[in-house]
Amino acid sequence: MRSYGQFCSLARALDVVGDRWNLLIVRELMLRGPSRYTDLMAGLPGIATNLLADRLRDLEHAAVVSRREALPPVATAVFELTERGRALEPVIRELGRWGFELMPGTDPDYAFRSHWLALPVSLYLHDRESGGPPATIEVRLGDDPVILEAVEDEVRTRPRTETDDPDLVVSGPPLAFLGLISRKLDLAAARARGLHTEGELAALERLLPEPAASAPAP
Amino acid sequence: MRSYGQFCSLARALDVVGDRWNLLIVRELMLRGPSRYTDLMAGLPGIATNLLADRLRDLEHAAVVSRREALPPVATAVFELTERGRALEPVIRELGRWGFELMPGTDPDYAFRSHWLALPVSLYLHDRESGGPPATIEVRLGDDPVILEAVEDEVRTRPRTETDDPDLVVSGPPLAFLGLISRKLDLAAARARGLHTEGELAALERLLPEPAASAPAP
DNA sequence: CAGCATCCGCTTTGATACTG
DNA sequence: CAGTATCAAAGCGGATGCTG
Repeated sequence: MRSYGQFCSLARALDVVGDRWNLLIVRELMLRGPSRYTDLMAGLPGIATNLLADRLRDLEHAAVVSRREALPPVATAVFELTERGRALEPVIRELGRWGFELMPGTDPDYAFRSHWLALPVSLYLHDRESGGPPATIEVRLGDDPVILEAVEDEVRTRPRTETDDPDLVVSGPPLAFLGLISRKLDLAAARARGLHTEGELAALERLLPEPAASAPAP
Repeated sequence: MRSYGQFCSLARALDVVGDRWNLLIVRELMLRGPSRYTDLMAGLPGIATNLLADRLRDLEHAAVVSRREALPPVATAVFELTERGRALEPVIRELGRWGFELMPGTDPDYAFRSHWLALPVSLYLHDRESGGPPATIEVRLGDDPVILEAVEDEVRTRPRTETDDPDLVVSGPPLAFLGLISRKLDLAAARARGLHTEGELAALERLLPEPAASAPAP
C-alpha cells in the first residue's frame, strides 16, 4: 500500500494493515493459530492466490506475520502472528463489534466458515452459571462442526473431536444462530429461520446474553 | 468497495470502512466535529478531490456520515458523523494505539496537522494532579497552535483562543513532542530533537506518563 | 471560492493458468 | 502444497474544468 504520508498513528496503522485483505488475514491467523498457505486460502473465500502471497510478504516485512519452515516430515511453511500481530486483537474485536450491526438480516448467500464463529461468540456470549458443571454445545452451520465451551466465564470455540459428547447440538443457517447470540432473534424466531436443536437447551440458555428488558410501545 | 462477501462482522465492517481514506475521513470528523468539504481537504493531505467526494457519498449511503446544508447565510454543506459513525471511536483509538509503534523515529517529512494531536494526547496523557489548579499548555508544532488542557483527569486539545494565557508554550518538530508524550524520549532527548519550552515545565510534567522504571542492563 | 465532475496515466486487484 | 505468471478490469492520484 502506498503510505498516506501523514504523521499520525492512525494513518501509520493503516499504512501497514489498511490494505485490502490484510486484516482478514490477521483474523484467520488469530482464530486458527499457525496456518499453512492452503488453510489460509480456505478461510479467505474470494481472495486471489497471488494476493494472498503478496499480502503475506507485506505483513512479514512489517513484522506482523512470521513464516516458519516446518520440520522436515511435513516440509511445509507455516504462517503465524508475531507479537505485533497479536497486538491487533483489540482492533479486530472493536471492528467486529462495530460491524455486527451491518450483518445482513436476510441471506444474500455470503460465504461462511465455522471458525469465524469464535469472534462473535467471544464478543457476545459468556457463561452466566460459571460455577456449575461445564457445558459443551456442538454447532453445525455449514462446513465443519465446532464445539462451544465455557472456560472460566468466557466462551470459546474449538474444533469438534471424536470424544466429544455435547449436551446440545445446534444446526441451521448461520444467520439464525448469529441472530440468536446477538439477541436480534429469540429462540422462536431463530427456529422460524431454520435453527434446529437437539439436547439440553439449558446449555445454550446459560450462555446467551440476558434478554433485553421488554421495551413497551411508546 | 467490493464486498468481501463473507458472513463475518469483521468483513462487514471492512466492507463499509475498509476502503482507502475512509477511516481517515472518520478521524477528521471525529477530531474536528462537523466540517466543510474544504476543511476535510485541509485535514487530509494527499487525498484527491474526487476521491473525497466519492468517499463522502459512500459513507453517507452507509449512514456513517450525514450531510447537512448549512443555513442560508453561509450556504455551504457541512458533514458530520452519525451515531453509527461516532461508534467507530473505539476502532480509531485501538488502531491509533497500535499504530503508535510504527511512527517514524526519524523524520521522513510526513505531513502534519496540529489537530491530529488530539488522538495521542487522549491516549497517552492524563492529569496526575487532577485536584490542583487547571493547567493549560500551548503547543506549536507546525500549522496552528493548539491548547492542551486537563478536564477531569483526561487531557484534551482545543484551538487556541485570543484570551488564552497558557502556563507553558512548547514548540518544535512533531517528532520531538510525540516522542515525549509516548515516553520514547525524555525531556533532554526531546530538546536534542529540537523541542523548545517557555514557561512552567511543571504544567507539562504533571500530564506526562510516569517515567518507566529504569531497566538495568541484563 | 466552495464543491464537486471529468479525464487520463498509473497501480492494484481479481480470475485463471501454470510450475516446482 | 505452495506458490508464480499473465492479463483484463477496477481503483487511485493528479490535473483541470465546470457551476453556484
